Amino acid sequence: METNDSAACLEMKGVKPTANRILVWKALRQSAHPMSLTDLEEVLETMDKSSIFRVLTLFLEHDIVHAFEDGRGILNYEPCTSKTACNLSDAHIHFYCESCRKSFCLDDIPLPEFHLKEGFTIHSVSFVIKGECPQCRKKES
Amino acid sequence: METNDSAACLEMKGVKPTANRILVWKALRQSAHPMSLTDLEEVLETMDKSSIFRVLTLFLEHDIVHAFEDGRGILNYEPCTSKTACNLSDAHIHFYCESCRKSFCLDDIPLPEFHLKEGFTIHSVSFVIKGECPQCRKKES
DNA sequence: GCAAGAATGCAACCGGGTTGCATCGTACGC
DNA sequence: GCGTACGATGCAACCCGGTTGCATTCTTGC
Repeated sequence: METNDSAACLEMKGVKPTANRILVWKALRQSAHPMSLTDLEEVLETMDKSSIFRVLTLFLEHDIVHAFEDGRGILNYEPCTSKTACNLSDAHIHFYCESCRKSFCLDDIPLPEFHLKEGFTIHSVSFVIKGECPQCRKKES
Repeated sequence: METNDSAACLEMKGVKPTANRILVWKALRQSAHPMSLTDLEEVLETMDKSSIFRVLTLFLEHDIVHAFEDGRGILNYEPCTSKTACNLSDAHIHFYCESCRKSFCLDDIPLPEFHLKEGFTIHSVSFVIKGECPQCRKKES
């Protein structure tokens, strides 16, 4: 994941690859977990919160990342991949560890089936399971 | 739903039925939708936000109401009923209308099945479907 | 090299949620 | 009845994630 690759990747999605945007993109790619605005702020010390925010907003508009609320109502961002498709009927399951406060993208779990009453139009779906992740569980025992 | 009934109801759950607590309880019972702290603030003009907040917190502790995040990450409260059981494996599906910004408790829809990877402990589950409710949909067309 | 527009940093703001603290109300003992 | 002690309440201030206005700093095309 070199800078050149990142730049090319952003450009491909229709976004000018500025230094900051590449920083944000790399941070998201390199993280094992979806990141919140605050997480990114801590990692990208050189960047202002508002700049990160604007980059994320831009990325969202260009389907470069997608966002979801974690268990605390805080937005988390993660790069769009082939696995986590970013179309209108965008649907993910996420796991939020209440111990380490990290989110996990459970993209290998199929979205459960459900049926709505007549008349409801679905825009998006947000499934979050809260609990304790394997690592934290081990630590406690 | 007389005041006496409300008082008795609260007392049964181990909460002293003060005037304010009865007000909050009645407001929640009378509302067709789950209510946020702000919703309650607007309805209960005589009460301070912090008082409402503390009443809600107390109600949560006593399983009188339960709370969930709506589509915006804002907590919504609704009275516990036999339908929406308030046990540990508390699981609801909610619908959030992005047009009128109201939440709907879809307690007649069964919780979908899903299976987690080994090692994850589930504390609670939050399923929110965002979209447009029948009323808003009608208005638009 | 320069002007025009985009990107950025700073500071301030917003809104939901939360807390410290002083006051008020009430229930109980006397 | 009366005082006291404790819980409930209101007020104000704070926290934090998110958002915006504005001035400054790049870029980029010319």
